[in-house]
Amino acid sequence: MLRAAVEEGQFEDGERLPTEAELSLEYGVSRHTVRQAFQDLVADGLVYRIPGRGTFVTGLSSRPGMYLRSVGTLEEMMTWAGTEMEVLAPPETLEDPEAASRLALPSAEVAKLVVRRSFEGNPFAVTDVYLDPEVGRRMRAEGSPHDGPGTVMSAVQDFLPLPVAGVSLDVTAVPAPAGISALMGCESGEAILHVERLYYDSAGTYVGFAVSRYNPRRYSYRLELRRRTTP
Amino acid sequence: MLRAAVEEGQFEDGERLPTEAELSLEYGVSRHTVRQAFQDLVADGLVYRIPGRGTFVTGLSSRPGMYLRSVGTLEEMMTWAGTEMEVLAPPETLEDPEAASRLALPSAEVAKLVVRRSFEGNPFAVTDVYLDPEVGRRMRAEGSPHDGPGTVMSAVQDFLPLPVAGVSLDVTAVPAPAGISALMGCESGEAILHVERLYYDSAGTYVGFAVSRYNPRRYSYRLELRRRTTP
DNA sequence: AAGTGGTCTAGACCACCAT
DNA sequence: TGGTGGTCTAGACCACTTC
Repeated sequence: MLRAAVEEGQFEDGERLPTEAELSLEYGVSRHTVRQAFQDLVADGLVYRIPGRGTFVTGLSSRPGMYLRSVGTLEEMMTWAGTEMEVLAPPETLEDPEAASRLALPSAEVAKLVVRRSFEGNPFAVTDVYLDPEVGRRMRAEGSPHDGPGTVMSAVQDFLPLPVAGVSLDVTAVPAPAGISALMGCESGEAILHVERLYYDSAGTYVGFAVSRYNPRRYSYRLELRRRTTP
Repeated sequence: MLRAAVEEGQFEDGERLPTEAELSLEYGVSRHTVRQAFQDLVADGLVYRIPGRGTFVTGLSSRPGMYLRSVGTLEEMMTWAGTEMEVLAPPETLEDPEAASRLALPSAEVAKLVVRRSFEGNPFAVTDVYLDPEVGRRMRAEGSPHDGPGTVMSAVQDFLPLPVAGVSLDVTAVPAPAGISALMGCESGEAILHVERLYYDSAGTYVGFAVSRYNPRRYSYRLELRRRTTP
């Protein structure tokens, strides 16, 4: 209820919210429960708190698209609203020592697939995804991934025992290779974004390695970082 | 103590940690306190918990440099270990409608400064930073920022009433402009990283706008995203 | 002096997992 | 059936801010 009140703009930017004691009394719950609710809102950047003074709404809440975009954690990366995925090559087992070592696999054998991502019909990215060969086989058997919205890693998720918990990114700029440029509507040699991602599950095991190239005229990489919690 | 035990590797990867009840008894603290400690470790990606089963170390803890790097929140961006900053132009007030509008300032007046960042003596980035003119004046009066380790925004922090709470990033690839390329050791026209950052404080007020260009042969943009908390 | 959020104790019930 | 983490109540003390 508190979240809804804040998101619906029932408080002005910078306005002080009710105190823990007030809400605890009003809703007949313990102070601890009110605190938990507030901490969730703090984590989402909707409110901030100053000891001795009170709780205030951030003004982020009133910037449309700001608190709605799940902003800059894994979630955003795995549910890519508004764009479409096209499977150029389904999962296939092959030998790739480098990709295998990135995934810390026991042998050089990996499963590889290739997808292209489009926005409103215009392709803007081509991605090679490398997986554990066993996972690749199971996905292929079930026809996963398939064209449409969504991402490869959210499809992979269904074939893993533990949830995907994080991803390391490495972003750089390169001249577009000839084979790739035609697939995403840019000139060969043009400056493009090159992003490597290494996904791991909650146990810290690597579960996916992806190499993406983005056409910078159709897409720019956007993300949002926030302070951890309390410094 | 729990964090130290995990970081020092006193538990094997995947090993089950003591339960909340055990630690509560052993250290003479309430279960609530033990829970808080565990939640901090979960937030840092050192352990994960499965209801009904227990708490386990992630394996991230044993990857050197993994849990030490503060990984992919604001903190990492504001304390840039191992690199040096050189002030090419101190804060100066000027008219720049675009930068002013990004900062949501009332007029076109902004303070601008230029810094260059180096690693082991090799410059790899040039950044223009835009601030509220008043903040710029106060910083200039105190000779801030100055050459050395650290970042502009951590220096700016000292001149703000509220802490910097987050930053929006926009990353793309561009050909290196002639004026910039010489400053960071790359060829004109070469593909470089172009990063725009918009910093805001805990009240959601924009406090800094930075435009950086990185030489991709000397630097690649690295960051780490993790799952929010529990899905 | 009164009020704020931050931290802590003590105790309870629940859903889920292992056996 | 007993143990696990997840959630909740009730009550306490603290540092700090505000008046």
